Amino acid sequence: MFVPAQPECCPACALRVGAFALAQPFAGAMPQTGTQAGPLVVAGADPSVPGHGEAATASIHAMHMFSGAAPAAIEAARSTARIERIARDTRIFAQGSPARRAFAVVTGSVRIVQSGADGGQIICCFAARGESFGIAALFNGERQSGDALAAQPCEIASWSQAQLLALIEASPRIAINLIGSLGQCLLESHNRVRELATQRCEQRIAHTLLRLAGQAGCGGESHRAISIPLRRRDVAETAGTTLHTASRALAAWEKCGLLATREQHLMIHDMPALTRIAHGGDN
Amino acid sequence: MFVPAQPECCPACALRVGAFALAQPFAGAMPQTGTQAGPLVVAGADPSVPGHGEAATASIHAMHMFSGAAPAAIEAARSTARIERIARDTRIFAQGSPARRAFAVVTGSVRIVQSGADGGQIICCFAARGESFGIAALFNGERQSGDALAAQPCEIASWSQAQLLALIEASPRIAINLIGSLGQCLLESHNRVRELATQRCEQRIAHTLLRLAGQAGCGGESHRAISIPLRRRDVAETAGTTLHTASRALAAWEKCGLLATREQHLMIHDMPALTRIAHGGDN
DNA sequence: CGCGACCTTGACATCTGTCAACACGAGTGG
DNA sequence: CCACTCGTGTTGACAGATGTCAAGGTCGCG
Repeated sequence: MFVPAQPECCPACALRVGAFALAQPFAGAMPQTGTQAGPLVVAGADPSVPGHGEAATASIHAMHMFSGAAPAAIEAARSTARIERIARDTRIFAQGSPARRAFAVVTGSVRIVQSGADGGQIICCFAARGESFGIAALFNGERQSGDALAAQPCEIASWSQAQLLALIEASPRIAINLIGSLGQCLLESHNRVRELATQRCEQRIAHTLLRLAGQAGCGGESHRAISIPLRRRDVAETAGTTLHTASRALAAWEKCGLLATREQHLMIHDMPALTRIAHGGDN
Repeated sequence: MFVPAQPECCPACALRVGAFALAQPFAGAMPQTGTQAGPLVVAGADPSVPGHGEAATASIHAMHMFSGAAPAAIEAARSTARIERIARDTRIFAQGSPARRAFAVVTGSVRIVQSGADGGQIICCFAARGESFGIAALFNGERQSGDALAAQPCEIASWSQAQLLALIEASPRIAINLIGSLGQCLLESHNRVRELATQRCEQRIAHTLLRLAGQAGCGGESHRAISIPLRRRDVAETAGTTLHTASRALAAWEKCGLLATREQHLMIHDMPALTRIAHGGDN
């Protein structure tokens, strides 16, 4: 079995603490109770609410899609953004609907769920704070490839397609950033395809957790908490397996102290061990 | 098992004869002998060869990434493009190498292969004529996520990152188009993930063939030839299974007249039946 | 108390990856 | 011409991972 030039063993495992999970000041590092009553305004309403909260608009310039963009463009983005508060499990857009707006997470996290005709479901990805989502379908006339659901109470910023085009016109750097994000997603997706095709369930689950820890984790080298609430079912649908298999693996790991879950919040206590499992260390 | 709002049963199965497989005049629709001696110039050489062949430069404006772009930008693209002839199985770029150029297929086809640290390999995607590749890594500082290999003798156009940025600056529409392509790839990749996670091998192989027939096929509604040479191994690595399982399925289908292969070129004789299999029709 | 959402655990069937062997054609060299 | 290797494709046998079925447990809530 020949292994060609392979500079980095596993890009997914290299915690991407840089680039995307920009060191934004993240107050509530420890998991909050995931069930707290979410605020009120629900997506889908027409009225734009520009200039919503100071904190919200302030963090727009920290979003990856605007990094390095012209100040005027950022200002325009800030003034034209529609910002909405979304309750947990609310649908932000639906699979199959035409893409009309570009979205970005101000606070909270969003999961993109794709359902097949046969009822099969997977989680395409999670969008954490500062990340954009729903972009891919906006530019190629396709329909949304999945439902976007608030994984927890969220603040979501969005722009119409026309607004986004104007922003790009004003600062092409925004398009470059979007391409970068899409490229990142694509890379992750290809990694997932490869894992699904060639690795065992346990390894894939471990990889899933490592990826999430890199994307939305806080903590150190060996201990990390994932700030997105995760049910067993979510882990399964992200790793491409069944609820049962995921539950078995997580329960086993929990039993040997490798990780812990509390109120759907997952804490990894031994990253190196998890990495070993992801790489098929113990089989 | 609940099936949420599901406007279109299976986006992958809707042959995308539009958008990407633009009706470019494709002379040799029928498979040529795949083993013919490929021309000479090999990628990686420094000397730019602008204004290479008339046919090549002429087809640049027909490429998806430039559709709708400003004429001046297209002209610039044409004059700055480096065009190379690549022999079959030659590597155009390597997994893990930093992305320095943007590529597009003038003639032929390219396969992007990702190898894992454990030796597991998958085919991320094929790029057929008119399609761009190697773009994703160019804008986010990542390294190439796979090897690009000529699936058959090719002419490949490419631009340096600086050139591409200049082109985008001149006509942001190019960036939009690239985002569109990436979005398409992402959508396909997500579909593959879902299929891998929830469907049987046979269904996935059928889906793989349908996708390829849509991307690089010629023929009618029920009969289609795939213009990319495909070994069993390629089918397997695209569908996320083993050579053996893929061979078994294809041999069985060949036996019942559903399809035929000749010299690594695959012809589907009964698209509806294949679609039925893809949807799990007969189990 | 019943109900729903979520999680755990056991038993079992089966898909499919793995191992092994063989066939065929093309090239290569003696 | 023959022997050999190499790449590709086919087929059979078998074991094991994992999906499926089934049952039950915990917690919060009305």
